[in-house]
Amino acid sequence: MDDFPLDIAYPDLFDDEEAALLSRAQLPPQRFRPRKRIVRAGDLLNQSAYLVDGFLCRYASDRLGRRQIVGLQIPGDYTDLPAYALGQLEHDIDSLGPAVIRMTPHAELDRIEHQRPMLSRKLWRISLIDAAIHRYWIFRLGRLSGHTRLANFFCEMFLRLYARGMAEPGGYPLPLTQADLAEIVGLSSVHVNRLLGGLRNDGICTLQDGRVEIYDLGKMFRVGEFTRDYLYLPESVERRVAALLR
Amino acid sequence: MDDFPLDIAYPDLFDDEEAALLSRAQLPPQRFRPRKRIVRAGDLLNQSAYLVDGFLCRYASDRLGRRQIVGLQIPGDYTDLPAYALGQLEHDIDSLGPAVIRMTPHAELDRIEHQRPMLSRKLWRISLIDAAIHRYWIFRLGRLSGHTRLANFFCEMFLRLYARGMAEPGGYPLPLTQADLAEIVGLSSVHVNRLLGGLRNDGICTLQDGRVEIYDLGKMFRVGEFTRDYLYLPESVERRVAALLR
DNA sequence: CGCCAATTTGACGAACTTCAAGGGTTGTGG
DNA sequence: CCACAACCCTTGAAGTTCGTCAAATTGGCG
Repeated sequence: MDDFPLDIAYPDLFDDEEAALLSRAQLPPQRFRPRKRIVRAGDLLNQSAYLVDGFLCRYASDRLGRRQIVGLQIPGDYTDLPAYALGQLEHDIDSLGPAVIRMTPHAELDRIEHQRPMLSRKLWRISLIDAAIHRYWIFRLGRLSGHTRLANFFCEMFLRLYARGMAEPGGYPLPLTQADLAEIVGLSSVHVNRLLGGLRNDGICTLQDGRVEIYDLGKMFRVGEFTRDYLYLPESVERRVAALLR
Repeated sequence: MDDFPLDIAYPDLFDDEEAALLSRAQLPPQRFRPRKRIVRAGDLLNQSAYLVDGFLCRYASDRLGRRQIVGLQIPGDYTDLPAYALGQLEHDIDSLGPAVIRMTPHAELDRIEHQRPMLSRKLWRISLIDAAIHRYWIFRLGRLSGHTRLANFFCEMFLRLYARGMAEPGGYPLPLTQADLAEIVGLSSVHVNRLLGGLRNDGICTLQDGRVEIYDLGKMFRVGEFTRDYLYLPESVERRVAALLR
Protein backbone atom coordinates (compact mmCIF):
# COMPACT_ATOMS: atom_id res chain seq x y z
CA MET A 1 0.00 0.00 0.00
CA ASP A 2 2.90 2.31 0.73
CA ASP A 3 6.58 2.07 1.47
CA PHE A 4 6.56 2.76 5.16
CA PRO A 5 7.90 0.17 7.51
CA LEU A 6 4.79 -0.27 9.61
CA ASP A 7 1.23 0.04 8.51
CA ILE A 8 -0.34 -1.52 11.58
CA ALA A 9 1.95 -2.57 14.38
CA TYR A 10 0.03 -4.92 16.63
CA PRO A 11 0.08 -8.27 14.81
CA ASP A 12 -0.82 -10.12 18.01
CA LEU A 13 -3.73 -7.85 18.74
CA PHE A 14 -5.51 -7.29 15.43
CA ASP A 15 -6.51 -9.97 12.96
CA ASP A 16 -6.03 -9.33 9.25
CA GLU A 17 -9.51 -8.03 8.71
CA GLU A 18 -9.25 -5.56 11.58
CA ALA A 19 -5.85 -4.39 10.41
CA ALA A 20 -7.25 -3.78 6.95
CA LEU A 21 -10.18 -1.88 8.41
CA LEU A 22 -7.90 0.34 10.45
CA SER A 23 -5.47 0.84 7.61
CA ARG A 24 -8.23 1.90 5.21
CA ALA A 25 -9.50 4.44 7.71
CA GLN A 26 -6.16 6.22 7.75
CA LEU A 27 -5.48 9.34 5.72
CA PRO A 28 -2.33 9.55 3.57
CA PRO A 29 0.97 9.86 5.43
CA GLN A 30 2.15 13.26 6.59
CA ARG A 31 5.82 14.01 7.11
CA PHE A 32 7.14 16.20 9.89
CA ARG A 33 10.57 17.70 10.32
CA PRO A 34 12.52 17.12 13.54
CA ARG A 35 11.34 19.02 16.60
CA LYS A 36 8.08 20.27 15.19
CA ARG A 37 4.86 20.67 17.12
CA ILE A 38 2.42 17.90 16.20
CA VAL A 39 -0.35 18.65 18.69
CA ARG A 40 -0.78 21.72 20.83
CA ALA A 41 -2.39 21.49 24.26
CA GLY A 42 -6.01 22.56 24.15
CA ASP A 43 -6.48 22.32 20.37
CA LEU A 44 -9.75 20.70 19.41
CA LEU A 45 -8.99 17.40 17.74
CA ASN A 46 -11.21 15.46 15.39
CA GLN A 47 -8.63 12.94 14.30
CA SER A 48 -6.02 10.74 15.93
CA ALA A 49 -2.48 9.95 14.87
CA TYR A 50 -0.88 6.64 14.05
CA LEU A 51 2.91 7.00 14.12
CA VAL A 52 4.32 5.24 11.06
CA ASP A 53 7.93 6.26 11.53
CA GLY A 54 9.99 8.35 13.90
CA PHE A 55 9.64 9.28 17.56
CA LEU A 56 7.30 11.70 19.32
CA CYS A 57 7.37 13.09 22.83
CA ARG A 58 4.56 14.36 25.03
CA TYR A 59 5.51 17.06 27.47
CA ALA A 60 4.29 19.69 29.88
CA SER A 61 6.14 22.77 31.06
CA ASP A 62 6.39 24.40 34.46
CA ARG A 63 6.08 28.09 35.19
CA LEU A 64 9.68 28.76 34.17
CA GLY A 65 9.21 26.93 30.89
CA ARG A 66 11.26 23.92 31.91
CA ARG A 67 9.83 20.87 30.20
CA GLN A 68 9.02 17.47 31.57
CA ILE A 69 8.56 14.79 28.96
CA VAL A 70 5.66 12.64 30.15
CA GLY A 71 5.63 10.07 27.38
CA LEU A 72 7.51 8.83 24.36
CA GLN A 73 5.92 7.28 21.28
CA ILE A 74 7.71 4.93 18.94
CA PRO A 75 6.91 3.78 15.39
CA GLY A 76 3.72 1.78 15.35
CA ASP A 77 2.12 3.56 18.30
CA TYR A 78 -1.40 4.93 18.20
CA THR A 79 -0.26 8.16 19.75
CA ASP A 80 -3.47 9.97 20.07
CA LEU A 81 -6.15 7.68 21.35
CA PRO A 82 -6.63 9.96 24.36
CA ALA A 83 -7.76 12.60 21.92
CA TYR A 84 -10.54 10.36 20.63
CA ALA A 85 -12.67 10.30 23.72
CA LEU A 86 -11.42 13.55 25.22
CA GLY A 87 -11.53 15.79 22.14
CA GLN A 88 -8.39 17.60 23.20
CA LEU A 89 -5.12 17.08 25.03
CA GLU A 90 -3.72 18.84 28.06
CA HIS A 91 -0.12 18.51 26.87
CA ASP A 92 1.93 19.20 23.76
CA ILE A 93 3.35 16.64 21.36
CA ASP A 94 6.53 17.23 19.34
CA SER A 95 8.46 15.16 16.86
CA LEU A 96 11.98 14.23 17.96
CA GLY A 97 13.66 13.19 14.74
CA PRO A 98 11.77 13.35 11.44
CA ALA A 99 8.40 11.62 11.73
CA VAL A 100 5.71 10.17 9.52
CA ILE A 101 2.14 10.10 10.73
CA ARG A 102 -1.18 8.86 9.41
CA MET A 103 -4.27 10.47 10.81
CA THR A 104 -7.53 8.64 11.40
CA PRO A 105 -10.61 10.87 11.53
CA HIS A 106 -12.66 10.27 14.63
CA ALA A 107 -15.71 9.84 12.43
CA GLU A 108 -14.00 6.79 10.94
CA LEU A 109 -13.31 5.42 14.40
CA ASP A 110 -16.98 5.90 15.24
CA ARG A 111 -17.94 3.95 12.15
CA ILE A 112 -15.51 1.17 13.00
CA GLU A 113 -16.76 1.03 16.54
CA HIS A 114 -20.29 0.62 15.25
CA GLN A 115 -19.26 -2.07 12.80
CA ARG A 116 -16.91 -3.98 15.07
CA PRO A 117 -17.26 -3.30 18.78
CA MET A 118 -14.40 -5.70 19.52
CA LEU A 119 -12.02 -3.51 17.58
CA SER A 120 -12.85 -0.51 19.66
CA ARG A 121 -12.26 -2.63 22.76
CA LYS A 122 -8.80 -3.42 21.44
CA LEU A 123 -8.05 0.24 20.95
CA TRP A 124 -9.17 0.78 24.52
CA ARG A 125 -6.72 -1.92 25.52
CA ILE A 126 -3.90 -0.07 23.80
CA SER A 127 -4.69 3.10 25.68
CA LEU A 128 -4.77 1.14 28.95
CA ILE A 129 -1.29 -0.20 28.28
CA ASP A 130 -0.19 3.37 27.68
CA ALA A 131 -1.60 4.18 31.10
CA ALA A 132 0.35 1.30 32.62
CA ILE A 133 3.49 2.75 31.07
CA HIS A 134 2.64 6.10 32.62
CA ARG A 135 2.34 4.45 36.01
CA TYR A 136 5.74 2.88 35.58
CA TRP A 137 7.23 6.26 34.75
CA ILE A 138 5.79 7.53 38.03
CA PHE A 139 7.45 4.64 39.83
CA ARG A 140 10.73 5.28 38.05
CA LEU A 141 10.78 8.97 38.91
CA GLY A 142 9.60 8.49 42.46
CA ARG A 143 11.68 5.59 43.67
CA LEU A 144 14.75 5.00 41.52
CA SER A 145 18.10 6.78 41.89
CA GLY A 146 19.55 8.62 38.93
CA HIS A 147 21.87 5.78 37.96
CA THR A 148 19.14 3.16 38.10
CA ARG A 149 16.58 5.47 36.56
CA LEU A 150 18.60 5.98 33.41
CA ALA A 151 19.35 2.30 32.93
CA ASN A 152 15.72 1.48 33.65
CA PHE A 153 14.51 3.86 30.98
CA PHE A 154 16.90 2.37 28.44
CA CYS A 155 15.47 -1.05 29.31
CA GLU A 156 11.94 0.07 28.60
CA MET A 157 12.84 1.56 25.28
CA PHE A 158 14.79 -1.55 24.37
CA LEU A 159 11.81 -3.80 24.96
CA ARG A 160 9.23 -1.56 23.35
CA LEU A 161 11.36 -1.28 20.23
CA TYR A 162 12.33 -4.94 20.32
CA ALA A 163 8.65 -5.86 20.25
CA ARG A 164 8.39 -3.96 16.96
CA GLY A 165 11.54 -5.51 15.52
CA MET A 166 13.47 -2.27 15.88
CA ALA A 167 16.01 -3.20 18.54
CA GLU A 168 18.81 -5.72 18.74
CA PRO A 169 20.64 -6.88 21.85
CA GLY A 170 23.52 -4.66 20.74
CA GLY A 171 21.56 -1.44 20.53
CA TYR A 172 18.68 0.53 19.08
CA PRO A 173 17.81 3.95 17.67
CA LEU A 174 16.77 6.62 20.16
CA PRO A 175 16.90 10.13 18.72
CA LEU A 176 17.38 12.00 21.98
CA THR A 177 19.92 14.54 23.15
CA GLN A 178 21.17 14.45 26.70
CA ALA A 179 18.96 17.44 27.39
CA ASP A 180 15.91 15.48 26.15
CA LEU A 181 16.91 12.57 28.31
CA ALA A 182 17.14 14.90 31.29
CA GLU A 183 13.58 16.04 30.60
CA ILE A 184 12.47 12.41 30.63
CA VAL A 185 14.18 11.23 33.81
CA GLY A 186 13.58 14.43 35.76
CA LEU A 187 17.23 15.39 36.23
CA SER A 188 19.44 18.23 35.03
CA SER A 189 21.26 17.71 31.76
CA VAL A 190 24.60 18.16 33.51
CA HIS A 191 23.83 15.37 35.90
CA VAL A 192 22.55 13.14 33.11
CA ASN A 193 25.83 13.71 31.34
CA ARG A 194 27.76 12.45 34.36
CA LEU A 195 25.44 9.50 34.86
CA LEU A 196 25.83 8.50 31.22
CA GLY A 197 29.57 8.60 31.74
CA GLY A 198 29.10 6.25 34.65
CA LEU A 199 27.07 3.78 32.60
CA ARG A 200 29.73 3.91 29.91
CA ASN A 201 32.57 3.32 32.37
CA ASP A 202 30.65 0.45 33.91
CA GLY A 203 30.50 -1.19 30.51
CA ILE A 204 26.71 -1.05 30.35
CA CYS A 205 25.63 1.23 27.53
CA THR A 206 25.98 4.62 25.90
CA LEU A 207 23.77 7.09 24.07
CA GLN A 208 25.46 8.67 21.07
CA ASP A 209 24.24 10.14 17.83
CA GLY A 210 20.66 9.17 18.51
CA ARG A 211 21.46 5.53 19.25
CA VAL A 212 21.73 3.48 22.40
CA GLU A 213 24.69 1.12 22.19
CA ILE A 214 24.32 -1.77 24.60
CA TYR A 215 27.52 -3.36 25.89
CA ASP A 216 25.95 -5.70 28.43
CA LEU A 217 22.20 -6.26 28.16
CA GLY A 218 21.92 -8.37 31.30
CA LYS A 219 23.83 -5.85 33.35
CA MET A 220 21.65 -3.05 32.01
CA PHE A 221 18.51 -4.84 33.16
CA ARG A 222 20.03 -5.65 36.53
CA VAL A 223 21.31 -2.16 37.20
CA GLY A 224 18.00 -0.75 35.98
CA GLU A 225 16.07 -3.03 38.35
CA PHE A 226 13.72 -3.46 35.45
CA THR A 227 10.49 -5.45 35.49
CA ARG A 228 8.55 -5.79 32.30
CA ASP A 229 5.10 -6.92 33.41
CA TYR A 230 3.64 -3.47 32.83
CA LEU A 231 4.34 -3.64 29.10
CA TYR A 232 1.85 -6.48 28.62
CA LEU A 233 4.02 -7.90 25.86
CA PRO A 234 2.32 -10.31 23.45
CA GLU A 235 3.05 -13.94 24.29
CA SER A 236 5.29 -14.42 21.26
CA VAL A 237 7.45 -11.45 22.17
CA GLU A 238 7.47 -12.40 25.84
CA ARG A 239 8.97 -15.78 25.00
CA ARG A 240 11.77 -14.31 22.93
CA VAL A 241 12.50 -11.69 25.57
CA ALA A 242 12.60 -14.27 28.34
CA ALA A 243 15.18 -16.25 26.36
CA LEU A 244 17.22 -13.13 25.70
CA LEU A 245 17.37 -12.11 29.35
CA ARG A 246 17.88 -15.53 30.85
CA MET B 1 -31.23 1.52 46.94
CA ASP B 2 -28.65 1.63 49.70
CA ASP B 3 -27.30 4.09 52.21
CA PHE B 4 -23.96 4.85 50.68
CA PRO B 5 -23.14 8.41 49.76
CA LEU B 6 -22.47 7.81 46.09
CA ASP B 7 -24.02 5.28 43.85
CA ILE B 8 -22.78 6.69 40.56
CA ALA B 9 -20.53 9.70 40.71
CA TYR B 10 -20.42 11.26 37.28
CA PRO B 11 -23.69 13.21 37.02
CA ASP B 12 -22.35 15.27 34.14
CA LEU B 13 -21.22 12.23 32.23
CA PHE B 14 -24.02 9.69 32.56
CA ASP B 15 -27.70 10.33 32.01
CA ASP B 16 -30.24 8.79 34.37
CA GLU B 17 -30.81 5.73 32.26
CA GLU B 18 -27.10 4.98 31.97
CA ALA B 19 -26.59 5.51 35.67
CA ALA B 20 -29.40 3.08 36.40
CA LEU B 21 -27.92 0.55 34.00
CA LEU B 22 -24.52 0.78 35.66
CA SER B 23 -25.97 0.70 39.12
CA ARG B 24 -28.01 -2.43 38.40
CA ALA B 25 -24.92 -4.17 37.07
CA GLN B 26 -23.11 -3.73 40.36
CA LEU B 27 -22.92 -6.46 42.96
CA PRO B 28 -23.78 -5.68 46.59
CA PRO B 29 -21.31 -3.49 48.46
CA GLN B 30 -18.25 -5.07 50.04
CA ARG B 31 -16.55 -3.50 53.02
CA PHE B 32 -12.79 -3.48 53.51
CA ARG B 33 -10.82 -2.64 56.62
CA PRO B 34 -8.07 -0.02 56.47
CA ARG B 35 -4.85 -1.03 54.73
CA LYS B 36 -6.12 -4.23 53.18
CA ARG B 37 -5.11 -5.58 49.83
CA ILE B 38 -7.93 -5.09 47.32
CA VAL B 39 -6.17 -6.29 44.17
CA ARG B 40 -2.91 -8.13 43.89
CA ALA B 41 -0.64 -7.62 40.87
CA GLY B 42 -1.03 -10.42 38.37
CA ASP B 43 -4.32 -11.80 39.71
CA LEU B 44 -6.76 -12.67 36.96
CA LEU B 45 -9.71 -10.30 37.22
CA ASN B 46 -13.19 -10.85 35.89
CA GLN B 47 -14.80 -7.91 37.62
CA SER B 48 -14.02 -4.25 38.17
CA ALA B 49 -14.46 -2.13 41.24
CA TYR B 50 -16.51 0.99 41.77
CA LEU B 51 -15.35 2.80 44.90
CA VAL B 52 -18.42 3.81 46.88
CA ASP B 53 -16.64 5.14 49.94
CA GLY B 54 -13.09 5.46 51.19
CA PHE B 55 -9.74 5.87 49.51
CA LEU B 56 -7.56 3.37 47.63
CA CYS B 57 -3.96 3.57 46.52
CA ARG B 58 -2.19 1.86 43.65
CA TYR B 59 1.48 1.15 44.21
CA ALA B 60 4.55 -0.67 42.98
CA SER B 61 7.61 -1.62 45.00
CA ASP B 62 11.29 -1.55 44.17
CA ARG B 63 13.79 -4.31 44.87
CA LEU B 64 14.17 -3.24 48.50
CA GLY B 65 10.43 -3.25 49.03
CA ARG B 66 10.12 0.52 49.16
CA ARG B 67 6.78 1.50 47.74
CA GLN B 68 5.85 4.16 45.25
CA ILE B 69 2.19 5.05 45.16
CA VAL B 70 1.30 5.56 41.50
CA GLY B 71 -2.33 6.54 41.89
CA LEU B 72 -4.99 7.45 44.41
CA GLN B 73 -8.69 6.70 44.05
CA ILE B 74 -11.41 8.65 45.78
CA PRO B 75 -15.07 7.87 46.42
CA GLY B 76 -16.96 7.65 43.17
CA ASP B 77 -14.01 6.47 41.09
CA TYR B 78 -14.21 3.50 38.80
CA THR B 79 -10.94 2.16 40.09
CA ASP B 80 -10.49 -0.83 37.98
CA LEU B 81 -11.32 -0.06 34.41
CA PRO B 82 -7.79 -1.02 33.40
CA ALA B 83 -8.61 -4.51 34.57
CA TYR B 84 -11.53 -4.73 32.17
CA ALA B 85 -9.57 -4.71 28.94
CA LEU B 86 -6.31 -6.04 30.39
CA GLY B 87 -7.64 -8.90 32.54
CA GLN B 88 -5.04 -8.22 35.20
CA LEU B 89 -3.05 -5.41 36.77
CA GLU B 90 0.69 -4.96 37.08
CA HIS B 91 0.41 -3.18 40.44
CA ASP B 92 -1.24 -3.73 43.81
CA ILE B 93 -4.21 -1.82 45.19
CA ASP B 94 -4.76 -1.28 48.93
CA SER B 95 -7.41 0.48 50.93
CA LEU B 96 -6.17 3.46 52.93
CA GLY B 97 -8.93 4.03 55.45
CA PRO B 98 -11.96 1.74 55.54
CA ALA B 99 -13.46 1.37 52.08
CA VAL B 100 -16.69 0.24 50.45
CA ILE B 101 -16.60 -1.20 46.99
CA ARG B 102 -19.14 -2.49 44.51
CA MET B 103 -17.90 -4.91 41.92
CA THR B 104 -19.19 -5.04 38.37
CA PRO B 105 -18.63 -8.37 36.61
CA HIS B 106 -16.93 -7.93 33.25
CA ALA B 107 -19.69 -10.00 31.70
CA GLU B 108 -22.13 -7.28 32.74
CA LEU B 109 -19.91 -4.63 31.16
CA ASP B 110 -19.87 -6.66 27.97
CA ARG B 111 -23.64 -6.77 28.01
CA ILE B 112 -23.86 -3.05 28.60
CA GLU B 113 -21.39 -2.35 25.84
CA HIS B 114 -23.52 -4.38 23.47
CA GLN B 115 -26.69 -2.63 24.55
CA ARG B 116 -25.27 0.88 24.69
CA PRO B 117 -22.01 1.48 22.88
CA MET B 118 -22.01 5.11 23.99
CA LEU B 119 -21.81 4.03 27.59
CA SER B 120 -18.70 2.03 26.98
CA ARG B 121 -17.21 5.05 25.24
CA LYS B 122 -17.86 7.05 28.37
CA LEU B 123 -16.09 4.48 30.49
CA TRP B 124 -13.18 4.72 28.09
CA ARG B 125 -13.24 8.45 28.63
CA ILE B 126 -12.97 7.95 32.37
CA SER B 127 -9.91 5.76 31.95
CA LEU B 128 -8.35 8.36 29.65
CA ILE B 129 -8.78 11.03 32.29
CA ASP B 130 -7.07 8.67 34.72
CA ALA B 131 -4.20 8.48 32.25
CA ALA B 132 -4.06 12.29 32.09
CA ILE B 133 -3.78 12.31 35.87
CA HIS B 134 -0.93 9.83 35.62
CA ARG B 135 0.85 12.11 33.20
CA TYR B 136 0.49 14.99 35.60
CA TRP B 137 1.98 12.91 38.37
CA ILE B 138 4.98 12.32 36.10
CA PHE B 139 5.28 16.05 35.58
CA ARG B 140 4.96 16.70 39.31
CA LEU B 141 7.65 14.20 40.21
CA GLY B 142 10.00 15.17 37.42
CA ARG B 143 9.91 18.94 37.53
CA LEU B 144 8.59 20.29 40.82
CA SER B 145 10.66 20.84 43.97
CA GLY B 146 9.59 19.16 47.18
CA HIS B 147 7.86 22.23 48.52
CA THR B 148 5.91 22.85 45.32
CA ARG B 149 5.29 19.16 44.80
CA LEU B 150 3.48 18.76 48.10
CA ALA B 151 1.31 21.83 47.65
CA ASN B 152 0.57 20.75 44.09
CA PHE B 153 -0.60 17.35 45.21
CA PHE B 154 -2.89 18.89 47.82
CA CYS B 155 -4.36 21.05 45.05
CA GLU B 156 -5.17 18.04 42.92
CA MET B 157 -6.86 16.22 45.75
CA PHE B 158 -8.79 19.33 46.66
CA LEU B 159 -10.23 19.68 43.17
CA ARG B 160 -10.96 16.00 42.65
CA LEU B 161 -12.82 15.84 45.94
CA TYR B 162 -14.49 19.20 45.39
CA ALA B 163 -15.91 17.90 42.13
CA ARG B 164 -17.61 15.17 44.15
CA GLY B 165 -18.86 17.52 46.83
CA MET B 166 -16.36 16.20 49.34
CA ALA B 167 -14.10 19.21 49.82
CA GLU B 168 -14.62 22.72 51.10
CA PRO B 169 -12.29 25.69 50.72
CA GLY B 170 -11.30 25.15 54.33
CA GLY B 171 -10.21 21.54 53.96
CA TYR B 172 -11.02 17.97 53.02
CA PRO B 173 -10.54 14.38 54.18
CA LEU B 174 -7.33 12.65 53.09
CA PRO B 175 -6.60 9.52 55.11
CA LEU B 176 -2.82 9.48 54.61
CA THR B 177 0.07 9.30 57.03
CA GLN B 178 3.21 11.29 56.32
CA ALA B 179 4.82 8.05 55.24
CA ASP B 180 2.05 7.49 52.69
CA LEU B 181 2.47 11.02 51.45
CA ALA B 182 6.19 10.39 51.04
CA GLU B 183 5.40 7.37 48.87
CA ILE B 184 3.20 9.57 46.70
CA VAL B 185 5.54 12.51 46.17
CA GLY B 186 8.70 10.42 45.88
CA LEU B 187 10.46 11.78 48.96
CA SER B 188 11.52 10.35 52.31
CA SER B 189 9.04 10.60 55.15
CA VAL B 190 11.50 12.64 57.19
CA HIS B 191 11.78 15.19 54.44
CA VAL B 192 8.03 15.26 53.93
CA ASN B 193 7.68 15.98 57.62
CA ARG B 194 9.92 19.02 57.31
CA LEU B 195 8.19 20.24 54.17
CA LEU B 196 4.80 19.92 55.85
CA GLY B 197 6.17 22.02 58.67
CA GLY B 198 7.16 24.61 56.07
CA LEU B 199 3.69 24.71 54.55
CA ARG B 200 2.21 25.09 58.02
CA ASN B 201 4.58 27.93 58.95
CA ASP B 202 3.84 29.66 55.66
CA GLY B 203 0.16 29.63 56.58
CA ILE B 204 -0.81 27.46 53.63
CA CYS B 205 -2.14 24.14 54.89
CA THR B 206 -1.55 21.13 57.13
CA LEU B 207 -2.23 17.42 57.07
CA GLN B 208 -3.43 16.06 60.39
CA ASP B 209 -5.55 13.16 61.45
CA GLY B 210 -6.38 12.21 57.90
CA ARG B 211 -7.53 15.69 56.94
CA VAL B 212 -6.01 18.52 54.95
CA GLU B 213 -6.75 21.85 56.61
CA ILE B 214 -6.44 24.71 54.16
CA TYR B 215 -5.48 28.09 55.60
CA ASP B 216 -5.07 29.94 52.31
CA LEU B 217 -6.47 28.27 49.22
CA GLY B 218 -5.15 30.82 46.76
CA LYS B 219 -1.65 30.64 48.23
CA MET B 220 -1.76 26.85 48.06
CA PHE B 221 -2.55 26.95 44.36
CA ARG B 222 0.11 29.57 43.72
CA VAL B 223 2.85 27.80 45.65
CA GLY B 224 1.81 24.50 44.06
CA GLU B 225 2.03 26.06 40.58
CA PHE B 226 -1.12 24.10 39.90
CA THR B 227 -2.92 23.93 36.57
CA ARG B 228 -6.15 22.02 36.39
CA ASP B 229 -6.68 21.45 32.68
CA TYR B 230 -5.67 17.79 32.99
CA LEU B 231 -8.60 16.99 35.27
CA TYR B 232 -11.12 17.66 32.48
CA LEU B 233 -13.59 18.95 35.03
CA PRO B 234 -17.24 19.03 33.96
CA GLU B 235 -18.33 22.49 32.89
CA SER B 236 -20.52 22.99 35.94
CA VAL B 237 -17.66 22.20 38.31
CA GLU B 238 -15.21 24.23 36.28
CA ARG B 239 -17.37 27.32 36.70
CA ARG B 240 -17.56 26.96 40.45
CA VAL B 241 -13.83 26.29 40.71
CA ALA B 242 -12.96 29.30 38.59
CA ALA B 243 -15.00 31.50 40.90
CA LEU B 244 -13.37 29.97 43.95
CA LEU B 245 -9.84 30.57 42.69
CA ARG B 246 -10.36 34.00 41.20
C1' DC C 1 0.54 2.24 82.90
C1' DG C 2 2.72 0.34 78.81
C1' DC C 3 2.61 -0.41 74.04
C1' DC C 4 2.42 0.96 69.38
C1' DA C 5 2.21 3.87 65.53
C1' DA C 6 2.97 8.39 63.85
C1' DT C 7 5.33 12.63 64.14
C1' DT C 8 9.24 15.52 65.13
C1' DT C 9 14.09 16.91 65.52
C1' DG C 10 19.27 16.74 64.96
C1' DA C 11 23.38 15.59 62.60
C1' DC C 12 25.76 14.08 58.75
C1' DG C 13 26.54 12.59 54.16
C1' DA C 14 25.03 11.66 49.44
C1' DA C 15 22.64 13.04 45.38
C1' DC C 16 21.66 16.50 42.60
C1' DT C 17 21.49 21.52 40.71
C1' DT C 18 23.37 25.62 39.18
C1' DC C 19 26.74 28.52 37.22
C1' DA C 20 30.46 28.79 34.39
C1' DA C 21 33.72 27.71 30.98
C1' DG C 22 35.85 25.01 27.37
C1' DG C 23 35.82 21.91 23.39
C1' DG C 24 33.97 19.29 19.52
C1' DT C 25 31.09 19.04 15.47
C1' DT C 26 28.19 20.70 11.88
C1' DG C 27 26.30 23.83 8.87
C1' DT C 28 26.37 28.33 6.67
C1' DG C 29 27.79 32.43 4.61
C1' DG C 30 31.56 35.47 3.25
C1' DC D 1 38.57 27.81 2.07
C1' DC D 2 37.98 30.00 6.26
C1' DA D 3 35.27 32.35 9.81
C1' DC D 4 31.54 32.09 12.53
C1' DA D 5 27.41 30.62 14.76
C1' DA D 6 24.70 27.12 16.77
C1' DC D 7 24.26 23.14 19.17
C1' DC D 8 25.71 19.50 21.89
C1' DC D 9 28.75 17.34 25.05
C1' DT D 10 32.04 17.63 28.85
C1' DT D 11 34.19 19.15 33.11
C1' DG D 12 34.96 21.88 37.45
C1' DA D 13 33.50 24.12 41.60
C1' DA D 14 30.22 25.54 44.92
C1' DG D 15 25.88 25.32 46.93
C1' DT D 16 21.18 23.25 47.80
C1' DT D 17 18.04 19.67 48.31
C1' DC D 18 17.16 15.54 50.03
C1' DG D 19 18.18 10.84 52.30
C1' DT D 20 19.69 8.11 56.12
C1' DC D 21 20.48 7.07 60.77
C1' DA D 22 19.24 7.79 65.25
C1' DA D 23 16.74 9.38 69.06
C1' DA D 24 13.10 11.83 71.32
C1' DT D 25 8.22 13.08 71.56
C1' DT D 26 3.37 12.70 71.06
C1' DG D 27 -1.03 10.62 71.25
C1' DG D 28 -4.26 6.94 71.09
C1' DC D 29 -5.75 2.55 73.13
C1' DG D 30 -5.93 -1.80 75.59
